Amino acid sequence: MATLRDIAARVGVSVTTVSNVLNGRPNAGRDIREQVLRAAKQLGYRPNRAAQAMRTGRTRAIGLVLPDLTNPFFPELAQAVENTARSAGLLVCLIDSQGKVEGEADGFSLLMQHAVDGVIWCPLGPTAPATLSNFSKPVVLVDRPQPRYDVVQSDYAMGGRLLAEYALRMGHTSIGLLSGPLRIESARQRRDGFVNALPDKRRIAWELNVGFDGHLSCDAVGALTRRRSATLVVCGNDLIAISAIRCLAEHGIRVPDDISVTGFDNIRWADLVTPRLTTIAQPIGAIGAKAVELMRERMSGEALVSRRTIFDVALVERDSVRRLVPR
Amino acid sequence: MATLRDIAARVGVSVTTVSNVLNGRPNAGRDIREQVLRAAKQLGYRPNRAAQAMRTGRTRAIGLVLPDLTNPFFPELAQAVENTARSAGLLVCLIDSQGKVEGEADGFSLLMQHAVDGVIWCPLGPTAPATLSNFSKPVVLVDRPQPRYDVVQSDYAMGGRLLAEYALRMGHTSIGLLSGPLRIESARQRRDGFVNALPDKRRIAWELNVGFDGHLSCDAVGALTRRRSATLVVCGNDLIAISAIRCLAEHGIRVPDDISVTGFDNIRWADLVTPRLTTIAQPIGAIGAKAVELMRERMSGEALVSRRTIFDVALVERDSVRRLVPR
DNA sequence: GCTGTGTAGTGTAACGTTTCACTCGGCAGA
DNA sequence: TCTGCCGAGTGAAACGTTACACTACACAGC
Repeated sequence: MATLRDIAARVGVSVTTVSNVLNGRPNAGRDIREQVLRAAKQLGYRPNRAAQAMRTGRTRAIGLVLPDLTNPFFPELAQAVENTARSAGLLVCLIDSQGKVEGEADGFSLLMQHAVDGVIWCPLGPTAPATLSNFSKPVVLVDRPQPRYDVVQSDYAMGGRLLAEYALRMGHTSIGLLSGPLRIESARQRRDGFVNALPDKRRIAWELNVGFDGHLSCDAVGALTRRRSATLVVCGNDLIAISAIRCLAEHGIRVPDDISVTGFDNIRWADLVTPRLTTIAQPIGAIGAKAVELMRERMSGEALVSRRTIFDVALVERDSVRRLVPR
Repeated sequence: MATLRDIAARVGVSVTTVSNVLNGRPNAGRDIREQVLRAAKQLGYRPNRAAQAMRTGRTRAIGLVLPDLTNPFFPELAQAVENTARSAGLLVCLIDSQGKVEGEADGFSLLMQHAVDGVIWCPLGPTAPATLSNFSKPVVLVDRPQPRYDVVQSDYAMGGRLLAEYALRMGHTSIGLLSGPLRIESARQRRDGFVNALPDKRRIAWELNVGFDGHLSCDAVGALTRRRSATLVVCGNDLIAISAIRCLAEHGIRVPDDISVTGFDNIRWADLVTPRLTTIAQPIGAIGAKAVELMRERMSGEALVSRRTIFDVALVERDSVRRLVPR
């Protein structure tokens, strides 16, 4: 790998001058500047990040700490984050905690050792790992707000409301809820947004809290739908919805003929499964890009107060909800 | 952050001695050793990776270059790689090229700048980016073999054979092929494995090559299945299979009643969609873990010749294939 | 008493970059 | 002509770590 010294030697100037030119500082004449640039290109010069990091304390790498890549929301997010970061010259270091708090702590510890410039983080739960207390770099939260941090998320209350209005419009008056884990803020917002937009809370026939990972007990779901009279099951995310449809099929209950189902997230699969899933679309790509943008601002020391960016969501009507009343 | 110098000052020895102790080198007495260790713990010492990297040229970080996180095979792989790497103290730096060769090249360039110790790579195509030619660190390939590199993959020929035997057993004698991109070795192995295990090649009614990303033209698929007489469509991976099922549904063709479909990979969704997908399971987690293992051997300079690790695959029989002959 | 060997520990030079303080002309203004 | 300033460029130190060559001493063998 070519170094500043190599370039300096070739052009016949000092290392300092080369550094100045390459960093766009003004103190260099026209022709020297050009010679340096040319030599750098010829030699295929790439700054040695380790050396830069040692000198400046910044690495131009960020951490991305996620709970579970197996939930398709996160790969889409990771893809957006990585691509946006890369086009800003930032390297993304991935941690997948697999839903385990120790994993999250380990991950942060590893990221600290490598002195990443910041972390984009979708926290497992409301309590930050102890490791984080002595992590002095910027943190941007995604999807799951916590006090004192920047956060990027979708307007989940709006999503819930959209779903409630739609349910009513389609004539569903008795509703089952397959909510996500309510200790997670974003699950609660979705659920409350829906429930609060209902004119009458008694329309909730039953509610079951399950994990966002979509591992649910088919027996429980089957029993619930059979015993109580819901005509629509509103699920905390698409993964839960798709799993639920599968469970129902095993009990001989067809969607949407026998019961309707809605999802949340509009992951790619929502459009691929049968029946195609009616769900709430959130702009996952935009969320990832925005998170990187906020991170970059923090990294350059611009931001002072914690900011909250909330994206609008939209209803995507497909085939998993049956109309019970004439239009 | 505490440095070696801080520890040295506190204990009253030289920086070299502290370094020696912390790196487990033998030249230090019992008591000094203990004092140093104690001081390191008290001060919360963490080695500065940047400084280490600059001195030793190794970073204890590896790259993971993937074509498309949107294909669920890759998140599962990434999860396994990250977790295995982390438990070996290795940080994983992610690149998602989104199927673009320039993205792959950019990614490698970024990884080189950051001087990762090696790259686990699922290449986009048979030609390595030019960037790679001056990348001197170890590379371990996943899923897609190329000459001169270590590779970890599944026995795709076996998978194809298993599928062919199963198809015959179930009485399917006219078969449509929705193969992946044949310029990719792993797609070709799957396809050839299947075709070669067929007693009579004329049983192939039609063949269409599509992307592994499952974006396919429903018109083309519909036309093909309608016009020619296949009773079973063998797909290059689960994503293609699930998309195909969706396309067929849009044309009013039901699976498995009207036509049967098989996938390949056994991603999590294979079990969740309706009908549940009959497919070939490959041990994605084991593949990721093995890739990291090979990488670690290479990093410590053990391996000399390029090695190929091939995992067995298994048929997973579910609901997407109809039996046409009595048992 | 001398040599050889082993243990415990030190000093210093790197690695590649950035930063600070500096020099050296030339030129404008008084 | 002198002063001061500006543009163009330089030298050296520092970041935290490791590797190498070295010292100092003790002790065994002859």
